[in-house]
Amino acid sequence: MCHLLRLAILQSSNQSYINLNKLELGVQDFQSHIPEMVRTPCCEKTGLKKGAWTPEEDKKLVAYITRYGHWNWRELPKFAGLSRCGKSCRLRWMNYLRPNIRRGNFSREEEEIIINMHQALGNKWAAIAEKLPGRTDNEIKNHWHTNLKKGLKQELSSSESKSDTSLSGSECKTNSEQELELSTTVSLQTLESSPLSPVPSLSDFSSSSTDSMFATNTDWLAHEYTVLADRFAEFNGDLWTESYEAGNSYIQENFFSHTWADPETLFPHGESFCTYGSYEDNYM
DNA sequence: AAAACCGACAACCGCCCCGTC
DNA sequence: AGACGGGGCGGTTGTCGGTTT
Repeated sequence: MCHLLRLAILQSSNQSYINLNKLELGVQDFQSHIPEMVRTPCCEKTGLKKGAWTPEEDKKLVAYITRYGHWNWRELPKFAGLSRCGKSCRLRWMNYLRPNIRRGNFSREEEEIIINMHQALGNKWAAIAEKLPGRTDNEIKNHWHTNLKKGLKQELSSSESKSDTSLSGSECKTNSEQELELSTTVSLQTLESSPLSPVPSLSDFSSSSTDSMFATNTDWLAHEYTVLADRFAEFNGDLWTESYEAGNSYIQENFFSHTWADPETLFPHGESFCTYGSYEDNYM
């Protein structure tokens, strides 16, 4: 019952208000517990943090989305205990925190796909990203501007001054230049279905380091769920108490009983979980 | 050793599309 | 049918670390 109610509220929150008739509940004064029943500007400019995300913020966001999903980006930071714009949370999650994110160097196949697709589509980074599982449009865009575009320019200029064919040895060429020497007739279909080269992921972290990290995160997450419970209780005690307790037990059973680096626990379908830097750097 | 420079990339901003009311 | 808001997208900027002078 409470679970269904919570889901109904979360769905209703997508429209930024609670439809009590649809919920068919006897919570007469429920609205009085919701401080913001009207739409508010997309991003309140006051009091919202900007700039680089801290490991603590990352943990809050991951803990919340792991448990509840991203039902409404604009409302999410409030419930997750983050003083961030919803858009900022979305960006952080989509580009760095969500499962299946691939980090590390681009493979030759990936760069060829980017080059070919950019020739065909232009700056449609999202469309290009669809062809590169695990790569974000932002990462592809950055890689294009910092590596591939430069390489293409040089390739162009070198082809114009074609007399100079001896580029003083291949050791002087950049990666991008070398990539461009490869055949550009790449079968996208083949590449889409082929496994991509491995990249650093959770599995790369040593078990000992992640075990100790888990120990340091336990108290923190417990605290965060206490905060969440307080926030939920502002709406309705019974409703959110059950959610909180369910969440608490869920976390303890499914989160705390394993390390953060246990891929089968966090992402049972084999996804990886990566963020900037390493866990040793950020969460130790 | 320190300042200047440069490259890489994380993050923000603003616009646009689409769904909902 | 039009207004509104959320989310997605692309361009741009800011920051940080490494390299060069």
